[in-house]
Amino acid sequence: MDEILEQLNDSQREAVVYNEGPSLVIAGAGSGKTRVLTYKIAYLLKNGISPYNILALTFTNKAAREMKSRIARLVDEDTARRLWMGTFHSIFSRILRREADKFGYKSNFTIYDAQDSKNLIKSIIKELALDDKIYKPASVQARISQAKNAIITPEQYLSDRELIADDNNNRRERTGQIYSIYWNRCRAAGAMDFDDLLLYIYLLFKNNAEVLERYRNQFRFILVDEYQDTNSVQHEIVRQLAEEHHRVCVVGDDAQSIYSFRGANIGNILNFRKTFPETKLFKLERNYRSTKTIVNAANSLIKKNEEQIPKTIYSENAAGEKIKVISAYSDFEEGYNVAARIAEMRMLEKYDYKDFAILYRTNAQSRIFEESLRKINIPYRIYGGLSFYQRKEVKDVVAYMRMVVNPNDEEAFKRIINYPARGIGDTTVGKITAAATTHEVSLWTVISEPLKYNLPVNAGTAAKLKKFHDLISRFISGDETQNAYETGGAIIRETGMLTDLYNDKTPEGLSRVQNVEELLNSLYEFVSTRMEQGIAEIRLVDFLAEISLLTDQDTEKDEASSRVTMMTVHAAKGLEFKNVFVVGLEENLFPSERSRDSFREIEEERRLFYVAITRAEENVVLTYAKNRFRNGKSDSCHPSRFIGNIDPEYLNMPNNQWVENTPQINRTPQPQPRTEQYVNPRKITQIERSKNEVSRESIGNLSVGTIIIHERFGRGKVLALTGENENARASVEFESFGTRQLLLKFAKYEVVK
DNA sequence: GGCCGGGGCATTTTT
DNA sequence: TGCCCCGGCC
Repeated sequence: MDEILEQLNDSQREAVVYNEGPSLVIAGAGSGKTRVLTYKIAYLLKNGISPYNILALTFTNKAAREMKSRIARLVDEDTARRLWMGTFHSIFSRILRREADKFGYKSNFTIYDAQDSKNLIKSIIKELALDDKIYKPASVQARISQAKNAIITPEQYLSDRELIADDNNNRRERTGQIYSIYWNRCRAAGAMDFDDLLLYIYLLFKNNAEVLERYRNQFRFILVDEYQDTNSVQHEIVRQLAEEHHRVCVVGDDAQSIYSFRGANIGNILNFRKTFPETKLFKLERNYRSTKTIVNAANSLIKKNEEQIPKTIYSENAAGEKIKVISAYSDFEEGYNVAARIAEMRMLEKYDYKDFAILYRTNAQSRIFEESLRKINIPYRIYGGLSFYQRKEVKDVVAYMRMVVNPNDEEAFKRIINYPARGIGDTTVGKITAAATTHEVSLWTVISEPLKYNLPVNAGTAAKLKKFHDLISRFISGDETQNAYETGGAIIRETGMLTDLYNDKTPEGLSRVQNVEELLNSLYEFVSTRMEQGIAEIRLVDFLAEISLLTDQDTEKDEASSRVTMMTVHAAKGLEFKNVFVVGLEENLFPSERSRDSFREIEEERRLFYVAITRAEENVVLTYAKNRFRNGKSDSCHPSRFIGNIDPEYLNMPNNQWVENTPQINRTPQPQPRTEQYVNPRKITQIERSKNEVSRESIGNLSVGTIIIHERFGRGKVLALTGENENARASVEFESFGTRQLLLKFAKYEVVK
């Protein structure tokens, strides 16, 4: 016991040993939050609390997995395994499967991912003959999700004046109806979306006193990680479970709340003490990760936010370097600067590539850095993009599995009814859907008994449907005797998917085959580990239950390999790197344009920036460009207000600072329309060939020796001038890009002197 | 059923 | 600019 407590600092220890009532642990960035959580659980276990009585909720599988293995090291493997520790969604789906009959579901329910639910919403909008320009599936989906996160059922939605008024104002008066249909369709399909996993738990506890009582008795200690990211339902569920014994410990950092757009409610953590008035507050204020400079800079930044729990984060590490701010003339040059700086730091200070991260506000920014890094052969890895389970070929196979486990699954049905092609087109599917809606049954039920449901199809189509029905039925009965891996194999062989994929010899086709193989491999691994554990029945339903809650974050990346990491700031939360480049620090990008008019959203953007800076252990570099190519055109931009939010004593501003203050310099003689001002280098070379070679001392405001700043190439010196009027050209030697020919008609530059 | 091209569009996304 | 979605066409 003592050895556990010895490894903690005073404030960590205080938080760990207090378990008699509600507690709120405010854990600053890098302050050992995970340590407190894991040690607290280990402490409880060593005090004789059964793992069965501890509920520990996280947001990511990764976090749960890491904590589990750390606890296993502190206590033992077996005890750690028996903890009720996992994501909100996975723990709750486990309970929901167990209690499914209490709310009219079966324990084999499928989980719709975001794409599934969007597709279903899309079809409902279509079926209602609504205009999908007005009822944009994504917006409707967001609206439904918000409702569920705020504990509003369709019934409540339809009688909520405020929501109705809101929808009416937006000319989307039928949103409530869509929600209601969506709700019922999910039920008919035996499917739940991610939000349902929370909402149904809440409803289950609310409507079944004896069930709630059972879980209250079981979960005698409740711990929640990242509390600043919880939404209203999650908060209410915690309240439901902890209401009697109040042994609940929530851990988080209000300064790192960056997911409000997904329903996270920062009020949950700010006002936790209102929910549980006798809450003890613990603050972990010592940052172990970063230099003093970084911590102080981050403090000075976050001080500008009004809504927060007061705290003083400090570091006992070295002072470290100032935060370097690098200004660039273009996004293009920004990319060059970052790549060059990484190469330089690696050479001079013996850093490894994996010690660097480039963090940006939007995924679209990644491309330019990819190019600049590739140009000088710096290996990199981009996080984000399509995850394994979102790839078409993987989703196809999974859809068959879903049909086997739950043939009522509407989205799986629609996905595979005609894949591989079997001549069942949209018209037929439309008829099936219509019949299903009329009779309030699933699509599968309709094709099981087409005559009973008056399905208006000709004999040929009916035969095709029967063949499909037989195929799935065969898998279903096979699944009763086989293990999951055998069923999986049967699916890819007997549907013809494997042949279909093998026939494609393109590189993409090859990678599709590999992905399907990888899926089968993971199924094999799933089955064999369970067999080793002596579990006799390993069913597909268990495999699906597991993978439907996995994400990209969970597919292992070889973190050992040395590469520069690129990702959005959101994706970087919880990670740390020696050196962090936060790029694109411009108004309307970071903070994003959309948050411009909202105080709350600006504060969230500032927290996002805070998260970015506090990822760094040793160095932070901030960059911005004065011109950026965005949405097909070049825009001039201003440095982000957030740079100015940092106390200047921690900043190392660019030595060409004066550039920002120079009001306006001579533009190109005749300003061109924006689209024409952007000239790609290839075009320039073509123009070059049709030249006349008259050398000149000066043209317009340019002379040999003039220093200019070009929109994309940056600072440079005019070496020679030739031609006249339309053909006037300058040969310019740029500091970063060597000598370039500019056709003055198009070139966008400013004269410095 | 698959391919092509025009039009619209364009944050962040732990589950 | 570049991607995605849809509709039209073979």
